[in-house]
Amino acid sequence: MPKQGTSLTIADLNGDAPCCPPLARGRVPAETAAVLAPAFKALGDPVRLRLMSMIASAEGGEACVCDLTPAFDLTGPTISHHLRTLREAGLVDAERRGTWVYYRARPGILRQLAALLTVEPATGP
Amino acid sequence: MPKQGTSLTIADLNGDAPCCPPLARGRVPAETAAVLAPAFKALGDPVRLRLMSMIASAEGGEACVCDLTPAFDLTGPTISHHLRTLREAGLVDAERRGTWVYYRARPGILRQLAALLTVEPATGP
DNA sequence: TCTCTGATTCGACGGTCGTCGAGACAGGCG
DNA sequence: CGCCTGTCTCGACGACCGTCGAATCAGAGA
Repeated sequence: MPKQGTSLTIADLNGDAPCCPPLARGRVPAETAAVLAPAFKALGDPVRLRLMSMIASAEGGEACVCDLTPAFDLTGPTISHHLRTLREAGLVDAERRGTWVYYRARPGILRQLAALLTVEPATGP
Repeated sequence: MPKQGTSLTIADLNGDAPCCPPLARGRVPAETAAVLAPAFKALGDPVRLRLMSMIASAEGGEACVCDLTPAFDLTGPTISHHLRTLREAGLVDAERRGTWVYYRARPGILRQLAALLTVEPATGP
């Protein structure tokens, strides 16, 4: 179960716990905002958004850095830096297998963020 | 209809056009990422996330700056700056009525962002 | 063991961000 | 009209961010 009492961390948002009712449903508490905002911030860069998409949509659910890097006009260290940002935001996991490192999306967090942004289909009855 | 050919802007994402298939469905093109990332970036600050929530969940669908400001330990200019950021990201609209200014959420963009983050309920068959 | 390749860390640079105080603008009211 | 209240703009400051090259680490293979 998630820890209680002390400060929340992004790691507690893995499952489908009802931590985050829709943003338009009621005020997001300051503590919750402090936990969620870094995830949106990590998504707030075009390069990271594309990286996230490439990882999440890769077949097998994972992508190798060696496949990610050549898709951008950026140096290896820069891509590595962006991947670290995504990892520290709790959006992806990394695993080394031999020479290569594979990144994998964390669907739980993505679901939480999507749920937070969910809006009723229409304002009608 | 949305303009075509030239560069896309956030204003073209108002309706429910299928501009944004889920992130995990396929690679987000660089152009799309450049348009969407600023919206996530705007949500990437705890103060703005709370402001967005307060506006979206306000009764009547709108919130007055005079009700927003006292909820934070920040000066008026700072709150105004954050509201401007949300406005320039296309997330809210502002309207002046007499002395007061009211902010209102734009559900279309919120829906697009939520759709982008949507993940299948499970990896099952 | 040595070397080679893939990935990360480190240090540095210019640019942007969040915050503030001071001042300007807008509208209501005496 | 003048004043007051609410909101925004402007300039400034320290902190953080995106990018790079150089150096370092981790494995694989000769």
